[in-house]
Amino acid sequence: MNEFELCPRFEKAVSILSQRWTALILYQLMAGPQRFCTMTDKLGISGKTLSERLKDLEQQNFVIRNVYPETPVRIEYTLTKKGMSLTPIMKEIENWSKTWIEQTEVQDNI
Amino acid sequence: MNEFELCPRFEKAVSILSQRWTALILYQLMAGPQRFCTMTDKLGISGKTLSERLKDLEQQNFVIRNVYPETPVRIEYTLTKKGMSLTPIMKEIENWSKTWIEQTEVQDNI
DNA sequence: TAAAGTTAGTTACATAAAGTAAGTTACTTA
DNA sequence: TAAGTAACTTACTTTATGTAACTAACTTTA
Repeated sequence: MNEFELCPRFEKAVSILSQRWTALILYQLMAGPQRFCTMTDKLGISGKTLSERLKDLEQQNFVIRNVYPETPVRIEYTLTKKGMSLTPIMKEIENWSKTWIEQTEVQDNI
Repeated sequence: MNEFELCPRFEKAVSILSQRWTALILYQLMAGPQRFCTMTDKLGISGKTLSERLKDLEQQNFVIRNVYPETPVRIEYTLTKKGMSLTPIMKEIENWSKTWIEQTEVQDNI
């Protein structure tokens, strides 16, 4: 059935980026290290799903988890070099959205 | 809860591209017009989901559906200008995958 | 010292999205 | 008349995600 004429590396890249929330999480982290609760607040993602995604991203070496044993404990997620390397893709999406997403398409999200 | 510090246009663009299969469908169509059954074969997507995605993409003006009343009927999906405008994003992903996706990460998909 | 607060999660249950496989429509050729 | 073809659709199952309550570990407040 599957003839796989698609480049498998491209397919893999898309499968990473098109998993729900992953691109937004990575984009958020491009602004600098973030804590768990900051991300749930900013993205509107559930704690359960964020927890899963961050584990996946850590395992795939996009993100590093740093523990600061303060009180209360502070845990920060930071992009690795691999994570940072996605910046041009994000910029391209950002750029595209400026031309092609209408103001009106976005109203119901506000 | 949601402070929405993210640019809503960027968020919208990501929500389009990160819906499962959408990026792969658009990428396939960049190679030229395609028929329904060609796409199910090449992508390994179910007919049901492809049908849904194509309707969405048509409605959002990424894709046009052309009916050729031959026998049996031929229906071709083609990218619009808006659909084509995503090419630089796809190229950027393609490019990224060449550097950052290892051969080994991809083996189990073949 | 007991109660309440904080961060970073996890768990159990509910809803939504996607996959599977069979069925439908409309037309044709053997 | 039977079988074939393309493009779907439908009913049912599996997987993914959301919600809200709960836990651990430590601290501050009453």
